[in-house]
Amino acid sequence: MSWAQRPAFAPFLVRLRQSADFGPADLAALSALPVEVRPVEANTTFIRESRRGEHAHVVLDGWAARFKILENGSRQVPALLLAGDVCDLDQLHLDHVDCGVIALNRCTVATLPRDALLGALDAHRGLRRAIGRMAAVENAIATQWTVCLGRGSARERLAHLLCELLARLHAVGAASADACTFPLTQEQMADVLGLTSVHVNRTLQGLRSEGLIALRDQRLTVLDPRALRRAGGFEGHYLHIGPPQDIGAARARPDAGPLGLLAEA
Amino acid sequence: MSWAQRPAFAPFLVRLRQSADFGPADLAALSALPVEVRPVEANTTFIRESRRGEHAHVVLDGWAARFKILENGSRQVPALLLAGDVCDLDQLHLDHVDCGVIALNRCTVATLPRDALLGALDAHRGLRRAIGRMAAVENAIATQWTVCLGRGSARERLAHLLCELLARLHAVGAASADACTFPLTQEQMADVLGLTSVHVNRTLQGLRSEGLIALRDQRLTVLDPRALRRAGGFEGHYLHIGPPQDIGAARARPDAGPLGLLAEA
DNA sequence: CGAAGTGTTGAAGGGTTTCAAGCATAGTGG
DNA sequence: CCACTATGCTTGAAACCCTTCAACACTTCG
Repeated sequence: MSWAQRPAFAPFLVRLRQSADFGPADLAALSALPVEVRPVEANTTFIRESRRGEHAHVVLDGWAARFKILENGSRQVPALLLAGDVCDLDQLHLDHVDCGVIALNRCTVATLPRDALLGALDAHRGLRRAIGRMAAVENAIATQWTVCLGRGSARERLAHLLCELLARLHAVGAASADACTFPLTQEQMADVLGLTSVHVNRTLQGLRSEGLIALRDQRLTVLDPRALRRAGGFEGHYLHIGPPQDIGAARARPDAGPLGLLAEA
Repeated sequence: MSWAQRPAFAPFLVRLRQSADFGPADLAALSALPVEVRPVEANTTFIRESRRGEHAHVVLDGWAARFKILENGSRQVPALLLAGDVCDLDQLHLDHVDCGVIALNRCTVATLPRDALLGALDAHRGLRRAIGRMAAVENAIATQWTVCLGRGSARERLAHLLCELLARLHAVGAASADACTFPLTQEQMADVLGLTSVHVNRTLQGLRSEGLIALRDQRLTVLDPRALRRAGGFEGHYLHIGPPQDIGAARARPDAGPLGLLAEA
């Protein structure tokens, strides 16, 4: 069955279709691959570090995180993986990787045989372009995180992160314009932001008390988008979110993007 | 003329040959591209941000840096580009980028027409694999930098950076095992490490006074490799430097890598 | 009920920044 | 040859952001 008819694949297809080269033949080639879809429980490390994988993994639903653990026991999360994200694009080209991937809440993950995917990429230019574009966007996000970590205060990093996550979720139809599920614990946020969980707590309270956000029971609501964007120095064009996609059976979306966050692009 | 006969291209070929799939046909395809080689003066921004480039740029000699400037005027360098590095791999797939690239000293840069390169990539699987591998390695380096910025002290970040740069230079035959040219000013190091130049100065003096390194007149010498590696928590496998390559007419190199830094892999 | 995980708060300490000043070197033009 | 300037390196003192350590509240779950 074509992936276009399977709602679970919608976020991934939205991402692929952001490439103008991705056409029906590419979709058919993808649909022909032997894919497995399986649930992954929260707090499960489903890709271990330094083992060359036989499969490529795509997050279809839920949140996952790439992570690296240092000698002293501290952790750093260099990437958060949301619906539509491929977990191990780099493993296609490298023998080993030094990041694991852990599910942060209950996820749905699709697995594709590595070699079959590589074969499809070799055979289909549009698919290649689309995946290449996804890798490039991932790179752009990583670059932005580097900038935030290097030059941002705790408040700036946190505000920026919230803006980015909401924009990414909204772009694939996994969130409304101003709210989303938010499964991260404060400690996990700390591992993303290069902070301690204590300081994340205090910084969050700052944003809350100023009326920028509401965050409780795993749900984030942005109350003052403009102010939050300003607090984080967020400009969303690095996410390379194209014009609104037709997401499955979703209604047409006339809005300019989440929070108008991308309006300045 | 085949690039294999042009010494200036040696570092780039070393990188490409780290992919097992890169063969003679791929080399020939590359050599057939209309390439221009030109010098770039120090402190010249030769790739501007947010302009879609018509060309891909390869650093053949010298040092360059990707950079991003924030509203408040501070700068962050998310990547240093050394001999053999491609400056704008992501621009192949994206319409615009938000990083500029500046030459840190006098560089030699090769420019390739974007579309011609894309065409060659489409036509030659081995070339595609080799470039894909380079992009993946670049990603791995960016991930490591994120970890350093997020969880490392100034001393750890600095020591790690020095280890990495020497390893990368040595891998392409651009440095001996324990010393290299080092054109970065302390302010530029600060922009890489997410610190102030003042603190870079003090941290450098720490490493110097403990006998780990010597750094003056744009030349870095590592005096105590083991200690420097330990200070930075450096383990070089993320650089994915393969077995010693035959670098042009260079002699066989029986050593295990710079400083034995990769010995533990 | 006890245990584990998460969120919250307070106080003390430290790593880094900020601001300021001084020194050295190289290049420039009179 | 000598101001003069620009750039980069060095040093000191104060201020600040964030960490560390500790304790406690709340919820969930076996």
